[in-house]
Amino acid sequence: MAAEPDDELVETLIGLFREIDGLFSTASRRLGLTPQQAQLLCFTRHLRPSFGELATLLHCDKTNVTGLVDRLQRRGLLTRQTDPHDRRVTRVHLTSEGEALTGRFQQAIDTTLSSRFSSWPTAQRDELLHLLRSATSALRATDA
Amino acid sequence: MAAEPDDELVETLIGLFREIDGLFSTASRRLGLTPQQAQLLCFTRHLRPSFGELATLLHCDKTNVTGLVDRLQRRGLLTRQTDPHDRRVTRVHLTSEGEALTGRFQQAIDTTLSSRFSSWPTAQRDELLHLLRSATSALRATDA
DNA sequence: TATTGTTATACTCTATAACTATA
DNA sequence: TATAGTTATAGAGTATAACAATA
Repeated sequence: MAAEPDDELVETLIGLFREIDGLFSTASRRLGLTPQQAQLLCFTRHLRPSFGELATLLHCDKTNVTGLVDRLQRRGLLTRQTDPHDRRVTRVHLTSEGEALTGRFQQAIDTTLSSRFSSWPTAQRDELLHLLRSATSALRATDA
Repeated sequence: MAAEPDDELVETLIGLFREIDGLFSTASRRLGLTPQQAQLLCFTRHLRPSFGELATLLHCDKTNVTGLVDRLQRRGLLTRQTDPHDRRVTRVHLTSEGEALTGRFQQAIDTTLSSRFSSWPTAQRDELLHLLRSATSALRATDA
């Protein structure tokens, strides 16, 4: 019945996950987006990802990406462009409208986070940032 | 064009979120569960939550909980029980089969995390755990 | 032949509105 | 009157399998 050494870490990560999930859900809903749509837009902001790359980034099947892009394109937030180097691949570009909306989403998240951590001293925020970076790359290790 | 002080923190949190999301997706899929089902089961393991409590925990509408519970109950993983103190509320109990499956899910997550963090010295893990706890409660603050 | 994106299909998740039973 | 859960509905997310175009 004794707890494994990392049990607490697991539960804490799950709790953190749920909080961030709630954060993303409300922020996207306010902009008329689903969380998945908002995240696709974020990944497309400083990249011109292919459908396959988006599927990898979003941890979903490539067939989903078609539908996600369809709905965002229908709203004029992004466009499809065939890659000239390999005409099989299609790349996604944000329109200026999509760029603006994505910016508003990221700003909303940023503002909320800033207010949540406003009472934290700078040293502690830096410490958290450093550990989160390390933890994220540790998790990314091998996608077993 | 200058970055806000917390921009890096935001991006790092998003990255962490995506990694945990991928972790949960693959772990649940291997057990024939959706991530939402797996998380509902986890919340029910050491609680006997009502439908409203589950909706709050899962950050979703209460109408979703009905469907989620329906499908899990159909598979014999949990049961509904009317609360004797207030016959309007229904509480969810795991069956022994549901308990076992939930244990397998949590074990899978735990194992993966342990292997990902195996190279971390104990002191660093403790530091991470401590900061994650603080960060989670900071995020939970007011659900603006 | 292999890969990229698409379509068809089936199921799950999601929120809104209207409803029933209980308090 | 208010609250807990349900139902009906409509739309979105999800994976599998079969397909077209390109490499």
